[in-house]
Amino acid sequence: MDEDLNRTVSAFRSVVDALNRAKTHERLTEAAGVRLDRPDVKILVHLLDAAEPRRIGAIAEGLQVESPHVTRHVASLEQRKLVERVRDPDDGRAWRIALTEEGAEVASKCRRVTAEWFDGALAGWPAQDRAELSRLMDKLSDDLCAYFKNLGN
Amino acid sequence: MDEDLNRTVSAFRSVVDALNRAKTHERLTEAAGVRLDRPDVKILVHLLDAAEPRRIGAIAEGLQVESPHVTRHVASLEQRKLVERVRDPDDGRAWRIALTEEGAEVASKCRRVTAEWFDGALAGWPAQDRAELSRLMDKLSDDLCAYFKNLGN
DNA sequence: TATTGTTATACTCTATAACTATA
DNA sequence: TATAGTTATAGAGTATAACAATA
Repeated sequence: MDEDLNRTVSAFRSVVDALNRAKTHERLTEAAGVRLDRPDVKILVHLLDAAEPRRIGAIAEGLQVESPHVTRHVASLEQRKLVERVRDPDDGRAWRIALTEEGAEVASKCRRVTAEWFDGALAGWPAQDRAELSRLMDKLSDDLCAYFKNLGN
Repeated sequence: MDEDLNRTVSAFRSVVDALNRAKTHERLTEAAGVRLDRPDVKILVHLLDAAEPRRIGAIAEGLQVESPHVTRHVASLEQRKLVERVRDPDDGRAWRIALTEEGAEVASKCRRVTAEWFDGALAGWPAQDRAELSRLMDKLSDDLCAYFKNLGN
């Protein structure tokens, strides 16, 4: 249990806190020019990242939340025509949630704003550090999720 | 706006989500053998990291939340004798929040559990990557917080 | 009266449980 | 009857606003 580890964890915590603040989300929606709550944004961006329509359960699993939560927000996004239900090609009786054209635009804007923050914060970084961060974060995310899954989450 | 950046951001999101899940917190308190809610744990660990008594406002700022929130949780932690109020040495009229001995123990346990998760997830990593992760996360946390502060948060 | 903290309140996010529909 | 999803409800977590206290 070394010092590096505590430093990693505590640095993590402060980034997480910064991203989770109400004001951060306010700033995001303002910059993106949309009026959405946090779960709405998460779902839209998740669908954009996935690059294909996904079932409710898959979205819930991806976002690591329970499905009723997704159901509710998808219903509201659907009303606002940001997503729509399409037939699941693999399972004719099921539906998938797809971004509409407008939904994809909105999702792109939100994703871009967040990326711009990181870009701004990393402005002074050497290219190699940025690439390293990306590589390590990606690995961390895989390994940490796998580790939790293994613990029986 | 390169691909590395999107990858960094999305990896980040999934780690954040994993850490914010209700079940993760449940697992944490169980492993630490304590019964505390999330804000309680955050405050205790924050005080432990700070390694000195801090004022309510400073805790709120550190955790990036509003102070009434801190007030309430500190009151409950105080009742449970996990923290106590001590005179501010710099400002005789003010108080600081200090960990009690028991509070410090509990905080250590919680911090250790989280560190162990990271340790477990990073088990297969070469030492150099672990050190790099620590360095880059630390830098990211500084730069991102500074960047937000600059934006006028 | 400026600063810091507190009380009161309300809103947002997410979970659990019970139910429904569909095959 | 097993699976995926939904409705209903409740509980955390956090913010805002109004107030109090202290210097």
